Amino acid sequence: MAPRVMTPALLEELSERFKALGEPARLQLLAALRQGEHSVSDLVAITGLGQANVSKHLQLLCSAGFINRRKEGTFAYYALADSEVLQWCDLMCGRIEAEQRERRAALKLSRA
Amino acid sequence: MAPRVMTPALLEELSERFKALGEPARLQLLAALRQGEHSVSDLVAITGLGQANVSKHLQLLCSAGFINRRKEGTFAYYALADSEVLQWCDLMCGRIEAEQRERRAALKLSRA
DNA sequence: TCTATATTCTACTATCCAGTTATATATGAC
DNA sequence: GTCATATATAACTGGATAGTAGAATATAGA
Repeated sequence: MAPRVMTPALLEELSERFKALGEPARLQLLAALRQGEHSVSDLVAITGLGQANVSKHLQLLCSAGFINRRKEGTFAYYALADSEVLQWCDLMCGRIEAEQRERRAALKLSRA
Repeated sequence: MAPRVMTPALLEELSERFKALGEPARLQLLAALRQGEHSVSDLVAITGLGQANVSKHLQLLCSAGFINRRKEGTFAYYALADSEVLQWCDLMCGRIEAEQRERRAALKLSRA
């Protein structure tokens, strides 16, 4: 956000990126790519999602700049563009765990 | 994501947080709160969004843990829970700008 | 008390999108 | 060329949600 002007266009671009991460299926795909490059059919097998569905999600992640595509024969291999997005997921998971700890602590206090 | 098991429940929680950021109106509200605490009607004036709409978005951001609520008289004051979320927006804006630079550079090369 | 104001809640509409199915495209093997 | 496989695309459906309008709630002040 920063010392920068948030134009409607920038807000739209920004929200589009976060929206790309706001879907369990896409996070699952990113998690699968943590270990490295995978073909679409690999990812279908790993995630258990439908093939067309996976293909659509991968395209969305690709256009959001989180993953890259490499074509080889009839196969399409996708890989993380960089590790930044995984770091965000880790940080966000940390927030979630912290909140759960707080909730548990509050619960104990109220019972004491 | 991390060396952690991504259970369906965690994926759901995680996506919910990112989804909360995947909406221009909510990013606008967060940007407005960068300067500090604001009442609902302040935020309505700043953003130009409808009052009920702002109220709903604030509640969503609150339950996602990004902002806190303080009641005083008939007013409700909202403030950022911490600065982490703004840092993410900054980082994400950085990615967007980098991609735009790349696109422009690629365009120039293709014309040369 | 009554009135005005700030906020939240409820009900509704329109839009968006995840998931599915079926089809199309592309590449390699024969 | 035909056939099989991998991926992408198109069309459709159901469910979620942004936005709005109006009612309900709560608080402060006269």
